Amino acid sequence: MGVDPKKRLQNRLVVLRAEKGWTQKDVAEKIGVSRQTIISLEKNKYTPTLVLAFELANLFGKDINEVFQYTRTEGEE
Amino acid sequence: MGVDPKKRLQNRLVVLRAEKGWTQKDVAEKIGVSRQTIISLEKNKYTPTLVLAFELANLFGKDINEVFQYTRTEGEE
DNA sequence: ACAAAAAGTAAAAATGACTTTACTTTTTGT
DNA sequence: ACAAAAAGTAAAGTCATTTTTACTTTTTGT
Repeated sequence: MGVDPKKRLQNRLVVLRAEKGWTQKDVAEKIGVSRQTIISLEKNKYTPTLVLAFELANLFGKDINEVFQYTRTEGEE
Repeated sequence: MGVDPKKRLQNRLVVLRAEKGWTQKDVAEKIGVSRQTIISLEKNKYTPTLVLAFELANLFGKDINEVFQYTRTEGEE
């Protein structure tokens, strides 16, 4: 679907986690995923599922749009 | 992750599509996924990726929260 | 400087999202 | 009632997400 979702999907996970003073391990345990998943998401290695995205937003007390920003590319529909 | 994401994630895809008067095929083609994917999402068979969720929200001109509702279950963190 | 904790890297395995194909059932329009 | 379009089902296959394990590098605190 489309061209390289990674470049179109950005997230503020590193900043939000820093604000809370949490480690990657903390975040992983709090939402029940592996530490690898958090690392990979922070480094924007792949697109999370919507459920995981919601869980992260909830954890940080933010709306999903404040955590993830999706930029549409032109020339698509 | 957690217990049965399907029951916690709801969506209004059928309604939104009806409002537009579009077929499943229409939606599938507009965002570039298979018709099966639309069918499965409408029937809540699985969780979409965040990118697909954003694409659907964009297509219907809605915020992602207006399309998908995630209900947290109690007793989790 | 040292130890411990945190972050990063890598790769194989498991799971889940999504595709493709083909066929059945329901709905819609005339 | 009939034909055509739309919706639904199912199963096998592909590809991306997520896990697990193990090890290396960087950061933090004393």
